[in-house]
Formats: sequence, C-alpha cells, structure tokens
Amino acid sequence: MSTETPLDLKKTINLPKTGFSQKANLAQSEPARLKKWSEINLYQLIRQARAGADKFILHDGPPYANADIHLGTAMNKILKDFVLKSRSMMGHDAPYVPGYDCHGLPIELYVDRKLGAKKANMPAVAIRRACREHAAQALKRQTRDFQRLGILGEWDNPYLTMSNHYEAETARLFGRFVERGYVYKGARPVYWCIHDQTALAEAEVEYHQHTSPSVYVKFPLASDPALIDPALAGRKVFVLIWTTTPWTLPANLGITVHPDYQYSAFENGDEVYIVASELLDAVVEKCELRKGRDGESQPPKVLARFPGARLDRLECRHPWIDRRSLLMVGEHVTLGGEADAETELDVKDAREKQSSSKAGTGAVHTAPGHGHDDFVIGKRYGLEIYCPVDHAGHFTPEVEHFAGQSVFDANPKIVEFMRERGVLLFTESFSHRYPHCWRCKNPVIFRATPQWFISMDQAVGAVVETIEKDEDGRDRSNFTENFSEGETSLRAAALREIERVKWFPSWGEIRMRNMLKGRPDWCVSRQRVWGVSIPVFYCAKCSEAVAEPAVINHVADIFERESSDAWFIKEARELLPAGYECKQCGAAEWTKETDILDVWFDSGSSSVAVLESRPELRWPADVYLEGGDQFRGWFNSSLMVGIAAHDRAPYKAVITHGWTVDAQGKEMHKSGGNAVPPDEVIKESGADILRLWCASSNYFDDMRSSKEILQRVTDGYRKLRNTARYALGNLHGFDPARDSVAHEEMQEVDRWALAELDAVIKTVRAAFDIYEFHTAYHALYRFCTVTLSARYFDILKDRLYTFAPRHPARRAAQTALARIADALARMLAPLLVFTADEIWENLPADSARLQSVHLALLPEASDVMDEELASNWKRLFEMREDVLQTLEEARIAKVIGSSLDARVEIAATGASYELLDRYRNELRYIFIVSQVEVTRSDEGADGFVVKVLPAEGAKCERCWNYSTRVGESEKYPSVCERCVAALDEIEQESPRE
RNA sequence: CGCGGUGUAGCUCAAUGGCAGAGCACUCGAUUGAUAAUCGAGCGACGUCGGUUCAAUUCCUUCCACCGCGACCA
Repeated sequence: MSTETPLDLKKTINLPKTGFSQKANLAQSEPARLKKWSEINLYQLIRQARAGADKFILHDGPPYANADIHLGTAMNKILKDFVLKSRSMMGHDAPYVPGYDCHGLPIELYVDRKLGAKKANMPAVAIRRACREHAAQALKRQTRDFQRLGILGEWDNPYLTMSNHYEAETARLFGRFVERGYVYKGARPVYWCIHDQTALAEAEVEYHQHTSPSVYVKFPLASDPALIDPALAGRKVFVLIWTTTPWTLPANLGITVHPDYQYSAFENGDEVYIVASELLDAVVEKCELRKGRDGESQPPKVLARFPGARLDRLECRHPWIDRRSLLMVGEHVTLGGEADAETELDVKDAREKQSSSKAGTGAVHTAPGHGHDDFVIGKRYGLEIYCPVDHAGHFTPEVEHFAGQSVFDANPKIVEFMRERGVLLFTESFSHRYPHCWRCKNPVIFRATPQWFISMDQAVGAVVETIEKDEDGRDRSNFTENFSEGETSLRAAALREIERVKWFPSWGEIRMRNMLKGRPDWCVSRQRVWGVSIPVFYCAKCSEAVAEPAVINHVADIFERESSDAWFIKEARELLPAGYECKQCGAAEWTKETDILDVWFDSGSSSVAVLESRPELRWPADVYLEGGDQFRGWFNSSLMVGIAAHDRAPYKAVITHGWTVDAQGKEMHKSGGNAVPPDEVIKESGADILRLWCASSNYFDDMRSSKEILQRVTDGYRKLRNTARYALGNLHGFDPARDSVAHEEMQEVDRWALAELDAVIKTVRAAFDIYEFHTAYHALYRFCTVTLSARYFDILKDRLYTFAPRHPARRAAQTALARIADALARMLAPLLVFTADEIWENLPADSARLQSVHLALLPEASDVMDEELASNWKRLFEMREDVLQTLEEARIAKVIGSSLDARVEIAATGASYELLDRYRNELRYIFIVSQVEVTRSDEGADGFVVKVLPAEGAKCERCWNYSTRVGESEKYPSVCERCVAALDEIEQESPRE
C-alpha cells in the first residue's frame, strides 16, 4: 500500500470499456443479425408494437423479375426502407409488402432464346409455364438479395403480378376501363416483320445499314395557290416530298410541313415547286430544277416565301391515285434526313459528310398506316389509318398497278412508274440505318394493325367500336371523329389529380403534367403470350366483339381459381357464362382474343390488386417511390388505373430518385467497367456501407458511385462507429436508473451538449419528414465529428478518466452520454439498420429496453431552450478556435507538445472579458490546457489576446495536467491536488486490501 | 430535336442579393489513456458568355457538360 507504482496509478484511471468492437466486420455480423431478426420475427414485432397506430403505406413498385439486382435496384429498395423505418419510428404502422413484375417481353424473349427451335412446337401454355418458372426463380434471387440489405417486409408473401388473384384483378380492371367507356379497338402502326409475319416490339428491332431508293416526288396542289401567296395565283404549283420508302406512297394521305419553318415557291419551267427555304439550293441542285419559263437554264427564281403554317389544311392531289393528300403542320418535321454513317467516321469526315448528305424537302410524305409520326398527326387531322399492305407484306387488291406485289419488290417498280408519269424528280440509292428483325435479320416495315387502346381524351361510350374487319390489319374504323377533350376524359382527370399529389422533388408535377399533356392513347394490347389475356371474345359468325364487364368478371373469376393460363387451356365456350349468345346474330360460337395486356397495365393495377386485397394495407397509398423513368411508366399507369377504379390518384405523394452513375456522372455499364455491383460492396464492406452511401447522397439527383466515393462513405461509417463506441465505452458501469444526474445538476458543458443533441434531433426529424435522408445523415455526421468527437468528448476525457467513478460530475457526463448514445442509435436506425441495432444492444443495461432499436421511436427534443447558455457556448467555442491556433503556433515553436503542457494567458476587454471571467474556472477544461489566466486589458472595446507559455509546476503523473501543487501529498507524491482528492474518494468507494 | 433535372474545393453535402460553410481526402504537426484510433493547423470551390442591380454563386439569358424521359432516323 505504501509502494504505489505508476502502473497502479494507471489502474485508477477510468478508461473506456465496451463490447462494441472498433472493427465492424459487417460482412460477418450482418448475416448473423439478420438471422436473429428472422428468429424473433422482427418485422411482425414492429407491426405489433405499432398496432392501432396511424398507418403509413408505401406501395412498392414491382421490380422486373428478370435479372439480378444492380446498384440502382438496391438503392431504390434501400430508400424505401429509409422511408418505412423512419415513419415507423415516428410512430406509424408502416407495413411493407414488396412486389414483383412477372409478365412481359424480356422474360418471354429470354425463354424464347432458351427454348430455341423447340418453341415452335410448344403450346402457348407450355411457354407460359417456362416463363413463370423463370420469373419465380429470378424473384427468389432478388428476394434473397433485398433481404440481405436489411430491408424488412413481408418477404415470404410478396405480391406477384402473375399470381391468380393479381391476374384476376388485372382482368377486372380492364373490365372497369371498358365499363367506363375508355376502351376501343383501332389500328396503329407497329413494327412488322413480313418474313416472320409478326408484329415486333421495340426491343425486338435492331438497326442495320440498309440501302433504300431515295425519291423526290411532286404532288400537285389542288387548292387555290393564291391562298398561299397572291404571286402564285393561276400557277401550276406542286409540293415536293422526299422519301426512302416509295412503297408507302400508295398509302399517302397527306403531307406534313413544319408550321414555323419558312418555305419557298420557286419556278421551274412553267411549274412552281414548294420546298423548305433552307433546302431550296440542295433540292434544286439534286433534281436539277434550273429551268426558266423559257426553258433556258437559270438560277431558281423564288416567287414567294411563307411559313409552313400557311399551307395548313390546304390540299394536294395524290400524284397518280385519284385522292386528296392533305397538307398538315407538325413539329416533328425536320430539315432533311441524314445518312447517319457518320457515327462511325471521325469527326472531320463526319462534318464533310454531313453537309453533302442532307436530303429532303421539308415537306414530309405522310402515310398514317405506315409510320408512327404519320399515325399521330393523321389522327390529329382525322385521317384514316390506311394500310393497304397485308400481313405478308403484299399490296392488297385495291392498290392499282401493284396489287399482290411485295412492298420491297414493288419499290423499283413504283419508282419506274412515277418516272413514266413524270411525277418523279430525282432518285438515287440512299444508305441509312433501318430497322431489321432481330430474329430473321430482314428489314421490317411499319404497318397498321388492330390494337386495343385506352382513350385519353374521351369516354368512347360504345364498348367496342364496330370495326370493318378484313382479316388482317385493314381496319377501317374511324375512331378519330368527334375527338374532343371531355371533362370525363382520362387525361383531364389525370391532370386534375396530379395537383392533389405531393411531389418530391416538387418539379415532379411539372414533368408529370408535360408527359400527360402529350401522351397518345394508351395501346394496351401486345401480340405475345406471357401476360394476362385481354378477356374479349369474337362471335365466330358475325365477328361481333364482346367486351362486357359482366363477361370479363366471369372470366376473372376463372383466373382467380386457375390463373390466366385458363385462357390458353379452355375453349371460349368454357370461359363464357353458360349459354352466352351473340347479341348481334344470336350465334353461340366464339373465338378468343389472342392479344395480351401491356405489362404496364399489369403493374398499374397494383394499387387495387394489392392495397385493397390485404387487410394491413389501404387504398390510396401514402407514397410511391421510384426512379424518374416511372413518370411515363408506373406512376402513369397507376394513375390511369386509379382513376378508372376510384376517380382518384392511387398515391398521396410521389418521391422520385435519380440514377446511379459513376464518378464522372456517366451511366454505369456492366461492360464498361465502371459499374459498382452491390453484392461486391456488401461482401467487402457490408450492407450498412451501401445504405450509408444511399443516405449520404441527395437522391433527387443522380447518385454517383465509385471506389473513392465508397471509400469516403466507409471513412464516415468508421467515424460514426467510433463515436458511438466511445460513448458506449464510457458508460461502462453506468446504470441510468441508479446513477443519472438531474439536468440542473449537470455541468454547463453537459447541458450544452444535450442542447446540441436537441438541435440535431429536430433537424433529423424534419429531414425524415420530407424524405431528405442526406440532410439527416450530414447533420448526424457533423454532430458526431464536430460536436462530440472534437469538442465534447475531448473536453470530457479529463472528467471521465480522472474523477472517481461515482463522482457526481462524472455521473453527469455519463448521464449526457447515455442520452446521446441512445438518441444516436435511434436516429441512425433507419439508415444503418445493422449498426444502430448493435449500438442499441451495447447501451447500459436497462430492463425496459426494447429487443431491437427498430421497435423504438425516434428521440424527442426537449422543449426547453436555454438561449443564454447556447450563445455563451457558441462564443466560447469561437474563442477556443483562437486559443487552439495559438497553441499550434507554440507547438511549432517547440514551446509545448501536448496542449496540457501549456499555460494560457488571455488579456480581454469588454464582453469577451465578461464571458471569460464568468467561465474562468472552466476554461482550462474547455481549452484542454493545464492553466488559464484571464486578465482585463484596456485596449479596444471588445476582444482578447492569447498568449501561450509552458505550464507552471510539475506534470501530474495521473492526470497529466501540470500543477504547482504536485508533491503536496505524502501518500501520493507524484500526483496533483485534484488527483489526491480523486484517489481518496476511490479509496473510500472500494477500499483496497 | 422536345420536356425535365443537375453543375459550389479531389469526394459528399451547406448556405446566401452583401467577405461562400462543414466533414472527409491531402500536407504538416501533436499525442500514445477512443490506438488499424484521437486532437490541432494548413491547403483548397461558385461550369460558361452576357444582362438586371450600388452589389449576383444567388434573379434573367446564351452556351457547354452530364443524366433521365420522349421523339426522330421518311
């Protein structure tokens, strides 16, 4: 007892001690924690803990059940988990039912490829079975990966768009659209392979270089040319068009010009031609149109210039068919097509190429049955969607001169025919990129075929318009008449509803509105097998189509029991109500529609199919959260279905996130080497790192990810972890129930730290409230690094380490630490699900503590704000900056090493002096020096001057502070007066043997 | 080409019509009682051309770059 060694003194220091390891080892600890959560069924425990609370419904947008997850899908789900967990911790009952989008082309194509030639002999049901299996497998893998991210939800019972109930609901919702008169059947041009005789989806088309005949053709103006310009009165006027598909000319019904471009009418012989002014020279040169009225060569003489709008709704004649060709205006018109081989050339070549390769006249030949733009503008002008080409690519009999010929074979004949007729001005071979069939590699055509539509602009009224059917695409129904924007139209309702929705970020509404304003009718039919069949029947005798809600519901009930496979297995008769007869002709023989529904119709149905069928959910959802691509996708299709079902948007709020890009902001490509695969991050660093990355970035923008960025995130994680660890370590032996100190009895710095905590709590809660997780993260991170680590903890060390364990001042610090650690765990919980729970477990023993932090609520900020304390301490820390700077200078000058070697002398005046004087006895602890001397100086109104000297006295062996009183104690000769007192106290607390 | 978004230090984020803040990274230093830690100091930025204003990173405009959606490629 009399021979105390330094080692024994060291033992009287209260160093941090905790089971919370410095090294996270997340790759191992996370799976273990997941296992534990699964064993206690944490998701259900959370639901139970919030039973009866206000619900918060985040409705999951179903990812496509095809490939494995990538960074983007991981981020999407993590953000959803942030929302769910933060809302749950704000007291809501926030159930999560994840979903999967199972039908559709990508899976069918994948299965096609896998089946290869076998597919031809397989019935549709067998192909569907293969698709179903593929989807089931993919979603199983995705589920595993999503769970690994720490996302809690009903993973054992997700919603699948291919489940019986879902398919039945999808069919019923189609019936709902029918019931409300939105559904019609019409023609629409689609990619069509004349070799395979099938429609192709966009994804099945590939572009290759192709040589087509380029032709310049003159269309005689039928309207009075004086309507364009008086100078043209009485002249023979022609509009010049250019096309590389002469075979579409028999289907020409119009010519489109740009309303704002300038057009010129110029003389060639005794004729007058109209082209875009900008292309005048190029056309004249190409077609050699330099004849004056006298037949002599001359530069083109322009008779009039006018905007394209002047031509609107005038008429031309078809160059050889007795039919009008309507002049229309459209914004899609460009000045000249370009042979686009330049992408493969270098820039210099490309520039040269570009100027010489311009072709076109600024007046676009328009065949609504053979082009998408042509279709859209044709519809706007009420033109027929005319397609005199059959499924094999042959002209139908009504096409004079060319009937029965294949369109590509007819091309040169049409060119020759036009030359003979004198309507052809010029022709040449033209190489350009042209769509080809991905399977047979033949060039494809655009061809109007019958499709099912949902009208955006009117309730059509009649269930199905009677269409003039002649087997194959030559659909003569004219659904464009009486086209008016009704109050009850889907578009009007959608535009109304989006105003009621809260958009995060706010510009989402603008984007949605622009999208809704411009979108054409929704084509919901697909000529495929992997999806929900369009539940429509045709009378075998009179072709009457039956699309009745009652019949559709009858079919849906069968789907409910047997899935939509029933449509492919059963005869029409078995699917229809018993004894159903045709209302038109009384026959009872039926055929089934072979088209399936667009997958966007599937996923759009989810709000009704899921939210209304599960007791824990409700319609509408509080929030949808997806990437910006879903404005046109799921946000849109869900809105349509919501309106059809309930006249309401299915969501109260919509959150959108950006894309995951690389460090340069470029798109990530699997092959580009810049991709950040989530599974690798998890394996190397842990899911919490991935989650923290999501939390650290502003997801409203694109989210950059790279090695360096993840390294920064990992650094940040370590700082958070160490900060928590330090708090936990100093809570060793602290029992909050027994040892807590009342707020008034704490030191000011403790109360300051708790006030700072309150501020962070407010910031974090507010940020969570508006889904700004990065704001919360940065506030928490700043709190940990600056407030805690650099300031509070550093100041606290002396008190925590050297005071007797049960000293009230030490207990006060621990009381604050306990509150801080508890609050940190709660606030970090939505973001760092694993680590926060680990912190939670290592908090001081408390019998009332919940099993998991995820069962807890966010901390509340206390209402009391001590303004004076806050401003005093703000100023004190500003002064501290100056002191630290001066200390650094002294360190460089080798006056001191550690700051405890220093004595600080401050000469202050005015308010600075008042403040320093008031905290006179605290200053050495705040500045972490051994001695502080404050004196009043006379200079200036307010300010202070810092001087650093070596500390006086000797260094206390125990607390490392310098003191002139070291050695006063006989018992503890190497120790300062503070430590003598502390050691006496320790002695009393636990007398040594 | 159209619609929408973004552009602040190497990285991630702030703020603001009046000297642009933070943390990390980097450099240097201290410490060895948060130690594969901790503390300090230093370094470092408003994409571009104009305009409005006493004053612009902030408001308007041009252009550039990047991202998404859509259209085009006759």
